[in-house]
Amino acid sequence: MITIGELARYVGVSTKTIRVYHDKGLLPEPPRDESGYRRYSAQDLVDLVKVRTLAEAGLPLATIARLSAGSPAELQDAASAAVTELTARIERLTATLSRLQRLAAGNSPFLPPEVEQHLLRLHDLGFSDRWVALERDLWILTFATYPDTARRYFADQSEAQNDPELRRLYLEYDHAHDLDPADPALADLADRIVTASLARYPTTDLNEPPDDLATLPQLVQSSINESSPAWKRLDTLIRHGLRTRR
Amino acid sequence: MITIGELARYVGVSTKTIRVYHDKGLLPEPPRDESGYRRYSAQDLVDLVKVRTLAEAGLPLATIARLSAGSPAELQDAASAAVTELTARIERLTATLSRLQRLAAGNSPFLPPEVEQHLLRLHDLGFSDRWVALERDLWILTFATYPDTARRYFADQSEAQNDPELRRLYLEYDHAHDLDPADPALADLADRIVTASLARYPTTDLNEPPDDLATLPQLVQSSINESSPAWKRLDTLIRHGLRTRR
DNA sequence: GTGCGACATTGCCCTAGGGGAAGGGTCAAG
DNA sequence: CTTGACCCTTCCCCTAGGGCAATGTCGCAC
Repeated sequence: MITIGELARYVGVSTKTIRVYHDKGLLPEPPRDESGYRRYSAQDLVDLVKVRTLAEAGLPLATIARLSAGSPAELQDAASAAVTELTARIERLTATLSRLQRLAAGNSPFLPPEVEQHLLRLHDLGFSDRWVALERDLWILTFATYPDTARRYFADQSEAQNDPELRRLYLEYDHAHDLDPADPALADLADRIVTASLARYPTTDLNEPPDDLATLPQLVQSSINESSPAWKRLDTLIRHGLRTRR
Repeated sequence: MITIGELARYVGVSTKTIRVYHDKGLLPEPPRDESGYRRYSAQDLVDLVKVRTLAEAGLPLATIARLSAGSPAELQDAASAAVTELTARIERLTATLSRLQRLAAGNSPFLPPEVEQHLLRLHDLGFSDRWVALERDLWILTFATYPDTARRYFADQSEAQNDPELRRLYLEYDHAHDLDPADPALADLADRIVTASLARYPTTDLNEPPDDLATLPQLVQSSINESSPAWKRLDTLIRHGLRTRR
């Protein structure tokens, strides 16, 4: 016949928790000794562990109370439902853990290392910090929302960087940031970009993202455009060129 | 420039959550558009995912607020601390999961199957329901508190059941339940049990449990003793015999 | 332009699962 | 016979949001 404190230590909860469970009807109040102390039996320990197991699995205490009063069959059903839910929760936590580890290592919590690599290389190739930051944003958004699709896109994009012709075009895009929006060089650049784009993506295949993903480039593009009237103009010219020449 | 709802969907939280984070200073309030709606950038998404990663890892929001304002080094430290803690939590949840699975299967949430086996066999060997129930309680307590030690003890005990001599003694113990406490058969039985015990455990090795565990048999023994004056007498006689004859 | 459904705003109250302190009694050891 | 470690109840507090109300706004259909 153990006291509340001993029971609590055995099960690994606080005495307060046990009293709360009594109040909420999750556990029967045990008999008291002469001085009014609660005295628990081994069966109470069994019951408490059962309740804790369900509570740790995330079931609301009210549900557990209903279950303890109900039939064992109901409890089994609820338990199997909780099993699948808890399994999912553990998986989510594992994903959180890996993000957390990247955070602890000082990295951004979602970009895979190869993307960070790619961004570093951009810098070395002469792209401006601004450009790298924007591309970074784009990848973050993409990976945060559709990791699988993102991986495909990234493979394509990082391969594109190996084509010196394309690379030069991207660099020109980058450096056009401070041009006058009316500069005729913009129209020329847009024209060459459209040509290269159509050569690389003859069909609409990889170029047109699925609907869900379509808003992401838009989002990033809009923040790009806001930072420079020249880029905004360039974007307009390119879109127009792609529409009319496809 | 996305709205709060879009941001929420990207990250997988409710809009309410985002507003709460603004209120608590976890995230800066973004600029508003003409109609007063909040408008978020990609950077806000990055920040939000960072916050959520820490929050899902179990850090209090107040801590996260401090961290976001502090240096990256502090954040990294906190993140690595959180990594170890989250790892532990996942382990605990995995243990909970296995208990939950046993619960879903209709079994007691802590006894390993071989112990259940053992208890069933006891019944077949002629032990009373009362005895089996008591022994069950003992194992439950032991496994609930010190699973590793419990496994060692159980291996020893279940092996003891294979010795027909010992088995007969345990059976006699069981059946002594309803004897008169003054019955001389009790003294005789106690004597034979002491002899067998000393033969099986010549040193104090396995017989004396570690301090932590010592209270458990006591707990069970006390409930045993309460159920029968004869058993209580037997317990006293055995303890005395072990003390004097060792 | 009128209506409609989906979205946004603030504000206020509600809840779960306890934590912690107040104010008091009890028990065992030195 | 005091001291430290328990126990008792009651009360208020906290976190991390959820829910609801009252109101304003978007974009699309008619």
